[in-house]
Amino acid sequence: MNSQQSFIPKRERILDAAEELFALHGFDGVTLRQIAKQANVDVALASYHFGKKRDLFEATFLRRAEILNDVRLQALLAIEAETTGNPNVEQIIGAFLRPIQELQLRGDQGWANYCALVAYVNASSVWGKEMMHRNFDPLISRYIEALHRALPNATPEKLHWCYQYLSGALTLTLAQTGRIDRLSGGLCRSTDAQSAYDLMIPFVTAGFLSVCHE
Amino acid sequence: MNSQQSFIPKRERILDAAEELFALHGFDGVTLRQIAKQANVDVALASYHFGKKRDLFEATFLRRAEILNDVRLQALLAIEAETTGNPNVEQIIGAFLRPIQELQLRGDQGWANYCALVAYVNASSVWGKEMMHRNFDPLISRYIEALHRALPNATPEKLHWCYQYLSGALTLTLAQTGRIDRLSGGLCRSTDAQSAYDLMIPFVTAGFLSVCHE
DNA sequence: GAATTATTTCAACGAACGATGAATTTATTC
DNA sequence: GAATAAATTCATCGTTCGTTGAAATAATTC
Repeated sequence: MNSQQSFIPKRERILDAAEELFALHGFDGVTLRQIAKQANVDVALASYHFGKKRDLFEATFLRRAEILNDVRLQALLAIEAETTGNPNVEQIIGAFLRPIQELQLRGDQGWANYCALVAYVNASSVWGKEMMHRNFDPLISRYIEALHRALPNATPEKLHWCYQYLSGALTLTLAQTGRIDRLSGGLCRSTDAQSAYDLMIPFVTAGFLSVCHE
Repeated sequence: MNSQQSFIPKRERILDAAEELFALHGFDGVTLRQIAKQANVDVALASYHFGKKRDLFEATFLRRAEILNDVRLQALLAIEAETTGNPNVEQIIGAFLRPIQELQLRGDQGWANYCALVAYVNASSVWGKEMMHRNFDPLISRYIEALHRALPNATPEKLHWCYQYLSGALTLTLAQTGRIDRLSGGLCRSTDAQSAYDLMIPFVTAGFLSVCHE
């Protein structure tokens, strides 16, 4: 091959296809044959590289989790460094959400699919909570601690409930299901990450302040 | 039979089983045989009563949708009747959420399963938005109009985005996935509808006011 | 209470599923 | 460039899936 850059090895193509299809239809709504077909490889290759179907799903979830955690951690450390004393609520919420907004604004379909996949796992009842816990809760706990420093009078219970509302609002936005397009009659678009996060940040910030002000 | 009250016909038992299992595992994560087994009926009976698997799913979704719409409509009409002029944001949000809180506080497992089913459909990418649109959007539009009267300076775009954040927060609460239990180390419980909605109402109200205040 | 209709079970179909071992091709090592 | 290892394909296994037609049972009608 003459171009190293544009060649995507089959192992990665399987992950890309799995990412998109799992995000769209869920774990049980996708067959290994559909994934293989979309990736233009044989069915058996998925098993060769990843083992069981469940293992392929976890590998897909893991691939970008570390990157996502990292940009979010850097965002938190950045506002903590550039602020004398503790960052305020809006700064912390912004640090939490802006990295995701930037990923979606980039227009990278892979990241868009991954965001929808995270939304699916977060909303999943059975084994979703364990995957979220293992991969994201350590970082989330750091954010909640930061919020606690910004809202010292808040109880941990209130903080966790408020985070759940934030998480829910974020999840529906990540999923980009097209619901808001339909409800608003085309006025708003699920894919409009600019508006979605520009409005979500003040919305959530006001919610935290209102519930936890004292 | 001596007690008409406690006898549940097989058709209803199928819907009950489908409700619970579809909510837990999604449309593709459940087989008709699992549903039939849980309902203690033969597999073929589900097809006899409801036709295709997809039709059974829609019947399950439809069964309680009308009731839910009705209590929510009555709640909106009630606050509009007992308020001179327009109800404020908190009253409207309360009317939207309190009926669901009451359903969950009742401890009825059937309604709990149905709430989780609605959460699943709302988060579902492919055909979820059409089901939500057909069954719930007419009522939701009435609520958004009421919010517009309470926030006359808000743009429709902002109102719809704020509703999406509300919808996301609500969806995650309806699903009762146990995520908050895990994240908070047992401090909060997904099933605690009292706290969930008592805090969600001021949180969301403050969000609307902050984004749409002018 | 016979006839008719509605409900429920039984048995089975073809299709698609995840998975695996053997064969084949490609890449790497020495 | 032969030997070895990795990657990929092929063929196929046993299982389970949704669905259906026929048979059996229960309920309703007249």
